[in-house]
Amino acid sequence: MTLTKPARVRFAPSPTGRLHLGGARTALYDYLIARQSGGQFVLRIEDTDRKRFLPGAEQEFMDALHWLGLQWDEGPDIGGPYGPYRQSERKEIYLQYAQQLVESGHAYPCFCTPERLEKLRSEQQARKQQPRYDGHCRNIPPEEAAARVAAGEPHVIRFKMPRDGSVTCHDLIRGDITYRNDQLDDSILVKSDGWALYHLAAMVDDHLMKITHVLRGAEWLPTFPLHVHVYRAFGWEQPEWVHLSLFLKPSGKGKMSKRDAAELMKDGRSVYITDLRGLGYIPEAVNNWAALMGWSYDDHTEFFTLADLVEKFDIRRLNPSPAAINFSKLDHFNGLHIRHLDQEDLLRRVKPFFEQAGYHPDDATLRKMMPILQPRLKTLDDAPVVAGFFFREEVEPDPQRLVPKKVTPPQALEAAKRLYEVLSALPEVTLESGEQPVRALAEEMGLKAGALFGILREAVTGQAVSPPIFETMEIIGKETVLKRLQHAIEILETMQN
RNA sequence: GCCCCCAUCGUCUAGGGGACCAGGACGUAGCCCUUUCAAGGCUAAGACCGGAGUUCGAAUCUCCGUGGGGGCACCA
Repeated sequence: MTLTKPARVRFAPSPTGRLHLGGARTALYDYLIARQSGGQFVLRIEDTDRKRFLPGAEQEFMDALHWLGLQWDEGPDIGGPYGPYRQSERKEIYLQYAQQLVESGHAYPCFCTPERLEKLRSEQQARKQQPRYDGHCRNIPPEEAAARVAAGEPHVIRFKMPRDGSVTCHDLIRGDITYRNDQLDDSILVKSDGWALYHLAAMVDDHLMKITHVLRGAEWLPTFPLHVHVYRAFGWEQPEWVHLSLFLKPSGKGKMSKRDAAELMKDGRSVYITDLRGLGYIPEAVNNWAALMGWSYDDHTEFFTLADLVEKFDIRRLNPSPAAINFSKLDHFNGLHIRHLDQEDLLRRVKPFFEQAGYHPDDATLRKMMPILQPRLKTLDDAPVVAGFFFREEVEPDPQRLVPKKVTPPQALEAAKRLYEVLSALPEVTLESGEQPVRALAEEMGLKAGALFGILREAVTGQAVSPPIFETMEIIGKETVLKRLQHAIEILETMQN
C-alpha cells in the first residue's frame, strides 16, 4: 500500500479493437491503485471516432476485464456519479469546453481543407521537415472567424500552441520532461464533424471525472506537452501522469502489430485477453505475468495473487524501459497458478476444455483425476491431450509402441497376456495392489520393469506418455483396463503373423 | 528529417556511490527423484553498450557518443 489518499483512476479503451496485453496491464495497475487506496476504478469508453467504431467491442472489453477479475466501480453499464461514461454521449460537453478555449484565446477555428493540409504535409516531408500545421488560420481575427463559423463554413478547432518557451511535464516514473513549444503543433481538438478528439475529450473527462492518476502507454509521451497545455489553458489542476513502458514483440524488435498478433496465434499464443482464455491460460497467471512486466516487488518474490498485488503493488517501483513479451514465462506462471488452485476449482475450469475436445467428462472421474492432472498442466487445454483417454470409449494403442525396445513381439504378446492374468486376479487395480505383482512379473519374465510398464501404458492409455500408470488404472477401473488389455493382446496377436 | 523516451544475463528484472569478483525468475544444459511425462530438489553457463568526467571509490551521479524504441492524422 503506497497511496494513502483515495485515487480515482480510469481505464479508457477505444472500442476499435480488443483488449490486449498492454491494455490489460494498464487496467490491472489502475485497478490495483484504486483498490489499495480505497478509491474508484472507472471504465470509460472513448468512442468519439465514429468511423473506426466496432460494434461489440465495448462488450468484448468488459468481458475480458471481468475475466481478469478487474471489476470497475463506475462505467457505461453500471453508471456512476460522473456519467455518462461513453464519450459518444458527451459530445456537447466537449463542444462547450472547446468554445471556452476559443473565447479565452487558447484555441481557434481553422478553415483549411483536408486537401490543403495533405499538400502541406507532403511538401514538408519532401523538404525533410517535421510535418506540422503552418498556422494559416491562426491569426484570423476572432470576429471574422466567428462570423465564418456562424455562416456555416466547415472548420475544425485547433489548439493555439505558444510559439516560444517550453513546457516541463512531470511524469511519475520519468520525472520532469521538458519540451520546446516551437516543436509542438497546433493540434486539432474538434473535427469538422463536431466530434472532439482525444486531446480534448480525454482531458475534459479526466478533469470532470476527478481522475487523480492517469495511467497510459508511453506512446502518449509525444503528445504529453499538448495535454499539459490544455490543462493549463483551462486552469485545471493536473492529475499525476504515469506513462507505462511499452510492450515489445517477443523478439524485442518493435511493438506488436496486428499482423504480428495474428502470426502469434499459430503458435498457440496471443496478446489478446479473450484468446488467452480460450488457449487455456487462467486469469491469475495472466495478471501475475502482466504485473511483472514493468514492475517488481523486490529481488526475488514473483508469485502474486490479485489480492497480493493489491497489497504489494507500488506505483513508485514502475520501470520506464520497454519490455519484450515473454510467453514462456506466461506458461510458467500458468502452471504455477494451476498448481495453486483448489482441486474443485481446477475441475470446474478444466471441464469445458474436455467438453470442447469432444469428451463427456463426469465429475466423479474428473475429481479423481485432479491430483495426477494438476502438476502436469501448463495450460487448461493441455488437459484433453494428456488425459483424454480417460473418457474415450476405446483406446487405439500403437502396435510399434506396444513392443518396447529390446523386447520381441512374441515377448510383448506374452507379457500382455500375463499382465491380463495378473491384473484380473486382483480384486481391484490400485497402486498398492498392482505394483508389486507387476514388478514380480517383469522379473519372472526377465523384462525390465520399465518395459513392462510401457506395454501396460500403451495398452491402457494408447499413449507413450501418461500419468503414472497405476494411479491411472485405479481411476479407469479394472473392467476397462482388462478390456483395453484384451484389445492390445489382439493387436499383438495379429502382429505375430 | 524533427521531437521524445529507454539502456544490467537470450528474456523479465533486483540494484538508487563502498554491503556486487552484480542477486532472483523464465528459458537452456547437467544431476537427483522416478514406471513414461510432469511436478519437485540441486548445480552450471550467462549481463552492468562505449568514452570522458565527478569521487578516495561508480552498475549506481553528469556529459557526449552509440544502440534500441515511440511519435510526428479531422485515430486513440
